[in-house]
Amino acid sequence: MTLKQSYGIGELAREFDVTTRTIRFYEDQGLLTPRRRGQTRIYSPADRVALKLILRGKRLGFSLAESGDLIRLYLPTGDNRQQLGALLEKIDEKRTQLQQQLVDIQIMQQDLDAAEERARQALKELEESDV
Amino acid sequence: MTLKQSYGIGELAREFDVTTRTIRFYEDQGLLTPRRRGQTRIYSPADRVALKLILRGKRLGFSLAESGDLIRLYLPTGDNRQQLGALLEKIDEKRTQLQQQLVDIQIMQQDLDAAEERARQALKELEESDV
DNA sequence: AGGCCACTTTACGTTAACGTAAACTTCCCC
DNA sequence: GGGGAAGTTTACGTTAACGTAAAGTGGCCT
Repeated sequence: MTLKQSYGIGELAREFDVTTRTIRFYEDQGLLTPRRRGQTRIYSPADRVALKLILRGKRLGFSLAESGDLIRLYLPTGDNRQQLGALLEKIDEKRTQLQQQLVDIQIMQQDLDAAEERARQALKELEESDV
Repeated sequence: MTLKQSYGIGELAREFDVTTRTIRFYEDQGLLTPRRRGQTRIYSPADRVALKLILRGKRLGFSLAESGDLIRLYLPTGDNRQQLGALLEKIDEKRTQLQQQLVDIQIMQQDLDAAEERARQALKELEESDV
């Protein structure tokens, strides 16, 4: 077998370390669309991918609405030409945002390097002063 | 003159495109510590740097508390040895987090590339179909 | 049958990060 | 000296993203 076909809510919750409440909330927001077996939710691989996108987005400070955009970029639905144009624009927006975040991260890393250097220097001076 | 010595609240607000309410709120949270001329707040270059760190942090999804950590890493205060140890640990934490974000960004960029490719392909097929 | 999960719905509560409005001082300008 | 413009305090309001509690359903085990 190549990949699981469906997932339970608890299963996904455990895998991604979120609560079931969270997963149901995402559905409420229209980000997940599980089918039902009776009353119970059954999640498809596409739902799993969507959840992954949401959580990755969260780590980068994206709102759920923004992650919703990403999901719709990644998992296409019924599209016509105009929507495709808008799509390409959105893709470009996100790309710009990611570029800015890359720059932000690089600067922060440099800041951390500098901060560590100063901390190590301060430690060293402390040790030398009370031999 | 090399650099401005002090800034007004409106001045900073305009420069960084935030409201004065936001700036006062950050002070409330202990992230900024302007001095006063009479009742009016006067911001130092260090405050300006702190504000910059906060906003950069926001773009990366950091909470104000986390940005507060970063500020304390970058703008040291009265330190003793134990605090330096904790400092180095925190620096390492942040570094790990940034690494994860880098990976997240790279994956998202690939996702965007793939989404764009599919969108262009779909457009192309549409155009070819109604010549 | 009783009990224990895992699941469900409904609904009120909570926290972070500000927005917004009201009422006040200070300074500058004409 | 009247009126902006920019600053201040105080305080209540708002939105996003869930947490938490209550009460019920369905399966499975012994």
